[in-house]
Amino acid sequence: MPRPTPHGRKAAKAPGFKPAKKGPKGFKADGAAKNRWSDDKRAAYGKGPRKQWEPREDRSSRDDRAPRRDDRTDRAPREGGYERRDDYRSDAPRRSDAKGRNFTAYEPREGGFGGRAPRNVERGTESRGYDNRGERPSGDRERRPFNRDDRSRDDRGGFKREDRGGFKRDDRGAGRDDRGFNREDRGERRTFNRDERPERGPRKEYRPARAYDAAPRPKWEPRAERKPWDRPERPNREDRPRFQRDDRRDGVPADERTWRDDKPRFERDDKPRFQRDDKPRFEREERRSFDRREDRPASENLDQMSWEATELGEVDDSAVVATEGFAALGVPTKLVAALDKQGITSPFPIQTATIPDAIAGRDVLGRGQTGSGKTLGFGLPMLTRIAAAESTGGAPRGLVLVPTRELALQCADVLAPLAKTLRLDLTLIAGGMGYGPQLRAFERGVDIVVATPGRLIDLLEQGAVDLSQVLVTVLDEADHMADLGFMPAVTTLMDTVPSDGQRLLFSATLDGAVDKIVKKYLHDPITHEVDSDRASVTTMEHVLLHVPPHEKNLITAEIANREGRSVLFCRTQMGTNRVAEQLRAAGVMAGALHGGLTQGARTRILAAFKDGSVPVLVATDVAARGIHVDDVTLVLEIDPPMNHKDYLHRAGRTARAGTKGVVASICLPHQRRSMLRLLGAAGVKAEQLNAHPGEEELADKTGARPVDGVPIEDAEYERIIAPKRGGGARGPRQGGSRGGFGGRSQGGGYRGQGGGGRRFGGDRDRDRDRDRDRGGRGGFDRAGGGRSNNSEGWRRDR
DNA sequence: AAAAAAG
Repeated sequence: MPRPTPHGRKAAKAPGFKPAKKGPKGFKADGAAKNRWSDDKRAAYGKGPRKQWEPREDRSSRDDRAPRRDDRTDRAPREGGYERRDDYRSDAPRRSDAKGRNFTAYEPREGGFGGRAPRNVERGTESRGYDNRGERPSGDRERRPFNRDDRSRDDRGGFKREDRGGFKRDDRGAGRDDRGFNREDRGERRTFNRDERPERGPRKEYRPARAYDAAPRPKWEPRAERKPWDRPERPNREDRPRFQRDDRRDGVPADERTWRDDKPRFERDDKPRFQRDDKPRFEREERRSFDRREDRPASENLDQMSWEATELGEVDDSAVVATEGFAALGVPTKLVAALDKQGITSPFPIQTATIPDAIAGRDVLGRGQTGSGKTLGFGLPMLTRIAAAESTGGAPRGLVLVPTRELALQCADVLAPLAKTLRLDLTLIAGGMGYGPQLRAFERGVDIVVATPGRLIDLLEQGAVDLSQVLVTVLDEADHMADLGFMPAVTTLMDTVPSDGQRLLFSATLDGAVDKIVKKYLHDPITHEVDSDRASVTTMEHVLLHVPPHEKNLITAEIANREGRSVLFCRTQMGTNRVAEQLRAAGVMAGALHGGLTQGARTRILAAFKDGSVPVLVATDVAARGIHVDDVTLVLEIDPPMNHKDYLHRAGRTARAGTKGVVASICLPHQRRSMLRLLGAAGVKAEQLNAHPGEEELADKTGARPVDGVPIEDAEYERIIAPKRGGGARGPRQGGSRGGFGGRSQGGGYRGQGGGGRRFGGDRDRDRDRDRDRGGRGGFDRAGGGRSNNSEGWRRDR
């Protein structure tokens, strides 16, 4: 059969078309047809007559060639009766997968694996040229015209085996195969002989991933074996100093104690250690912790902090003009004078909008951009109304609920002096602080409560609080309080306060989740939105930094090393610890703030940030909302926020009340799409920048400076963070470190068991500190077992 | 699946 001409080939495709007998041989470059020579002409040029094409001698029978590895004779023919691989291609077993797609199990390529399709082959032409198998086995099956490494299967998702850390094929020696089929049949990579192995570049030099520290990693050395006789001599049991509780409480840090009484604290007397008790174990534990809480002095053991209302002193309201500023909104002259004394004279838009309605007693939904003065927006009307109402003899009449302890502190600090001028008592109820003051406050009588939900419910269950007289309830950061994790607590409290009271909901972002609360608890609410909830703070500049992963740490450090105060946001507690440590190692004074620290540590680091001794705060979203620190000129998002609301709240830590600020977000390549979408949803027009360490552009935008790399010693940092005597935060001992910060450096990392393990003896509080430090939830968490603390909420949602 | 909120 003659070789098909181009025409003949094309023609054969069209159904029912008879190919021309003899087309031109081909076409010259100018388009002229190439004609075949007649036999005469061939003879004239010294060529013989044209030969007919003949099939090559069939050499495919086995006997004619050297045996190959995959010639298996010891195996029965496959189902279907074929023996040769070539045979089963056309009618190979078809399968359907779970989604109903059909595919052929596996088709080895004739050309081997190194081959490549010719460039000019179009998909869909009858013969693909690069293999001569003839018809495709299945017409509807898409087949890629290039050579795919069938092993990779990267279109299926998931990982390749090597990525999962499994064994590497090449480890097993070339050609070795003991699993029945050869590798190509299994869809695995072909093995190479030594000399046909593809060329590889020179071996890359290993570069350590350690970012900053130039000091060489200390070499591991085996610890000297300690024999019993090497141990320091221990005094006799009777001679050892016995620490009574009082000794422990003050002065002597756990690490400096020479000996610890090895009996557990609660069984110090002569009871046998493991006393049998007919009560089940958990009940015994319950009772013990209850005893402890009752007995415990406020500052004992826990790194707590205390709060006291600040006073403004006497204010003179004689000069207040009733038609100006706050007075015109209906705020009593006493309050106006008190505000004036603090330099607050003219109301912000959100305040102008909400105060009159709220004073009139309406339910208000208030939305104002971050840093726009929402606290006074609900605080002033609440105070006004309560001052005007008749006393209830000590039961609280105002309730402000906030999502974090810091925010509760801040809110109480703002409102307490104002309340004082109206002779109202305001108290702060929040977790992580002593029960004593809070219980006493309620005994004394309270007018206004600023609280985080958890502790307030705790006190409610103890019967210490009576919320039946509450006139005004405020939800600050309402959309956050409507979050899944908060919702149960919030509804509990909202159900407890009288249903005919006034409710005020405030946040910078209000959304769908709030609607549930609004529908259930608000009566005929009026909504005041002085701005859109999208980014509208004009003094805020947004920069999106595209950063290669290996430069992220250095860029973070350089930006943190800028002048002025910066807040850095991370996603996890551990992340903040790590970044803060890295920054200090690079010579930038930075501290971590997250909910896993003791309350004292949290308060101290925030105080250090506010007074400027620690200019860089690395925080989780605990600091994302509401926290006000003056002159924060940059917010850096080290990890992207969960959603656009979080972005706006984080960003709102800077550019507050009309000041300027930059919001920079680090964006790794894989975060681009989500980050851009998020910025779009936030309504942010961010400038994008390919950032690299040391580049001028980065410095222009963020003020980044190179780091000097001289590490800040832990001791130096701890000196700043250490509990100040007589300060607002009281620790269990003087000097040194104990709370959330000393634990790791002194405790030698994560030594020992998890917090839940040690039931008796030891210092439970210290255990918990360490647990908190490493971001885990210790064994004291109700949720227990390291489970997410809102896992119930998620489950309910499903 | 993080973080926050009670101990």
